[in-house]
Formats: sequence, structure tokens, C-alpha cells
Amino acid sequence: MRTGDSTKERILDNAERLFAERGFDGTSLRAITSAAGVNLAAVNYHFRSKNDLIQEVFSRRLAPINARRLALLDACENEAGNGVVSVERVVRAFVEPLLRPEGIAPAGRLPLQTLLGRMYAEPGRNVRKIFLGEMKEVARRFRDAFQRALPEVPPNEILWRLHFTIGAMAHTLAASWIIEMLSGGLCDTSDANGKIERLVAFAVAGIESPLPLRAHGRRARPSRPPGPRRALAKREDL
Amino acid sequence: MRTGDSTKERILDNAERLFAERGFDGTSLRAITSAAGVNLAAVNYHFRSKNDLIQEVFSRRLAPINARRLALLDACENEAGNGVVSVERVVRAFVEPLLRPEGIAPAGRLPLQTLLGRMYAEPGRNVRKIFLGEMKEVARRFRDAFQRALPEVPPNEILWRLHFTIGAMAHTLAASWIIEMLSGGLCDTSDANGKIERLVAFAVAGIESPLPLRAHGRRARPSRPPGPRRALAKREDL
DNA sequence: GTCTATATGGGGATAGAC
DNA sequence: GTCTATCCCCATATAGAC
Repeated sequence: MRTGDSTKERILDNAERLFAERGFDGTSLRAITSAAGVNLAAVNYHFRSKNDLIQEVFSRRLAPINARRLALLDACENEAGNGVVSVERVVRAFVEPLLRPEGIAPAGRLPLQTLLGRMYAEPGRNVRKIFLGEMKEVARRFRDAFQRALPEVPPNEILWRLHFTIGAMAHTLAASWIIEMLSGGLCDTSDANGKIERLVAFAVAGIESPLPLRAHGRRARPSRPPGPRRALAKREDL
Repeated sequence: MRTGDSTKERILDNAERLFAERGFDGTSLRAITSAAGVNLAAVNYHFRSKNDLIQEVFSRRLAPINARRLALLDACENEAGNGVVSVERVVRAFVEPLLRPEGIAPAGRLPLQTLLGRMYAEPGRNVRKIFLGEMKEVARRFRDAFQRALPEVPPNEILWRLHFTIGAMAHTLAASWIIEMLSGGLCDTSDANGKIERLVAFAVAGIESPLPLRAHGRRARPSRPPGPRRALAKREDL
């Protein structure tokens, strides 16, 4: 590969791609440096260790994406003044910076997105710490925004729905190979806009779904008759 | 650990747990055999290689879970006769066998679920082949069931929504640490029934959501005014 | 900043005794 | 079926010349 940039950036670019393809433990520093066309020792010179390299790979990308998320949310809220920002606009502000990242050539998006998706399923390797450091502020801001849009939904339910949304998003990022193989080419995963629109529609509906009759505990198995679900009605249950 | 079973099962149990905690490349055969209290060479005797061990770890669990999924779906369809099985019941048949697996002690569920969640984000290591071999039939059956429940929704949209549902589910399985840390204890991730109910409600709403005006291409950015979305109304757009 | 060479440890797999 | 011992390879990290 060895793009035309500095040694440091060549290492980061190739590490990002290889980590996405083979995982962290599955990617040796030798593989990275030989793909980047740099010397093996350069990694330990520019970064302190492999773990610090991993951290840099993440934060280089997450920082601008999260900044843009917050900027979009700010814009929505300023525009709305004292009004309410719709759930859809909040979801968009959360999802778009990841699914259509700025300043990254389309060829570089797949590795980035695969890598970010992998992050969620990787409990070890300090990935959790990196993630929380970068995401805590973002999560707080969006949780509050959803809460303002849906004041009747209890805070923990808001968090669950945000969690499911993140899951659908991460899966869309990292596991597009599944839908490609299962659909036999019926679904076009290269269409970023189509993905965003579908994901937004799905997530908005889920986030705005009516509260279950009882949030906790088992519900009767036979469930209710197949009639259509009511939309965000007033919740007499609570 | 070394549960009281045979050597082969001790290896499988400990491999499952360690793969979930540290990943495939992050777990050495030595770590597995010493945790299991068996000899290192036993792995290559009972399984052919590390890759074959990974395959066995998965299929040992996936086979009964998928069998139960199909059995639940069969039961729904038989009960409905010529009628329609609701989206909610189909979602339940898909989700419950994973989130409340039978025949596995609660202590053993976390490793299993973490591991299954990890599978989706792991493109390499033959995991794809294993997954597709086990899942192809299941995906086909559930796709058809959703299609029958929602005949107006085009097939590729059905697949996208199933994809998002799988994502929310996988995330719930593998990444419960995220919601735990972000919520600061507000969300109880040990409550399997609560998780199922919330996930089902979210997914059903997403799957039944109205079709967007145009499935492809970019939509006007300002989106529409904040009014509530209509629920599963008749879709005049199509 | 970049290279070579090497220290040090761990990896998967197997041979062959029991 | 189970064990010990070993082969051979690759990993991260560092020392020190250029």
C-alpha cells in the first residue's frame, strides 16, 4: 500500500486496514510495517508499543467523527430554539458521521467501518477504555436529546433503545458481509445513502415504539392478537 | 475450571469461555488446556487443529439454538393454520433461543453470548463459513415468515430490517458492558426477560415501520417537521 | 529518523514412550 | 487416550550503528 504520506501516517493507514481484516491479535507489527513499506522498528519509535498504536488508530478517527456528531446535534438544537428536535434528526446526527465519514476517501471507509464495528465486540486490549474515553460525552449529549424528544419515556428505556440503535448501526458497519451473502446480491451494501435512510427509519420506529405493558418480568407467551400496534399513544401503562 | 465431564467437553467449555474473553487469536491452546486441566496434546488428538476446535465450539451451541428457532417458528405457523403469524411472534422465535438458551446454566450463558456476538464482527478465521453453514436455512425460513406477515414490503427491505434486528440482538449479546458503563447501573443487564421484551418491542417497531418515500438516494436533509410518525398505516407511498 | 541485529518469550503442531 | 519433549516459527520490544 504505502500511500504517499509520512511514515507515521503510512503505519496508521495500514494498521487500520489490517486490524479491520484480521483483528488486533491476528495482525503482527511485521505485517503492518511490511505493508506500509517501513521498517519494523519504526512502530516502536513513533508509537510506544502495539497497544498504543491501537489506541492511536482509534482516536485518530473517532475524534473527528464525534466532533461532527456533536456539531450536528448543536445545529439541530440551535435551529429548534426552544422547540423540540425530532427523534429522526437526533438519530441522523448520531448515525451519519459514522456511515458517511467526511474527509475519508470511499476506498478507506470500509476498513474504518469494519474496525469500528469490531471495537464493540472486543472486550479486551484496552479497547473499552479507549471507547469510553471517546464516547462518554457523546452518549450523554444524545441521551439528553432523546430524553427531551420523548419526555414520557423513562431514562433507562431511552438508554436501552439507544443501545439497540448502536447495535443495528455497528452491525451495519462491520457485518455487511452477512446481508450480502444471505441476500444473494439483492441488497446493495455499497449504497451509503440507502443504508442510512433504512437504518434511520428502523431506529426511529424502534425508539418511538410504545412502552411495553410491563417493562420488567415475563409477559404471557402467546402474546397479543396480530392487530396493528398502536403508535406513540399516551401511555396509560407506566 | 475443569468441570466434571470428559476431556473433550472440558476443552470445549474452557475454549468457549476463553475465546469469549480474549478472542481466538488472543487465546492460546496452552491457556485452554491448562484452564481445563488437560494435557496440551489432547487438543490435537480430539480435534484436528485449533481451527477445527473453533468450529466445534460454535457448532456445538449453534445447532441446538437454531433447531429451537425453527421449532418455535414451526409451532407458530402450525397454530396459525392458514392465518398470518404476527411479526412479533416471528421476532420472538428468532430472538428467544439466543437470549434465553435452553440447557445452559446461567453461569455459562455470558461466555456463550459474548462469543456469538463476537462472531458477527470477526470476518476471518473461517468464522464466516461456519456461520453461513449453520445459518442459511434459518435465515431463509425467517425471511419467508416476515415476508408473509408483511406482504407489501419488498424482499430486499425485509432483509435489511432483519439485518438491523440481528445487529441489535448481537450487540445486546456481546456488548452489554457498554450500556452498563454508560448507564451507570441504571440498566439491569442481568434481567434476561427484560432484555428480550425490550429488544422485541424495538425490533417489531422497526420491522413494521412505514416504508420511506424513496428507498434509494438521498433525501432532503432538513427532513420533515417534528410531528409524530404515523404507525403502520396503509402505505400510500410505494 | 531509520536501519540491522538480536534478546526473550510464546505460538501451533507432532513424535514417540507409556 | 494421555503424557513429555521437542521442532520450528513468529511475536514484541530494544540496543546500538548509521
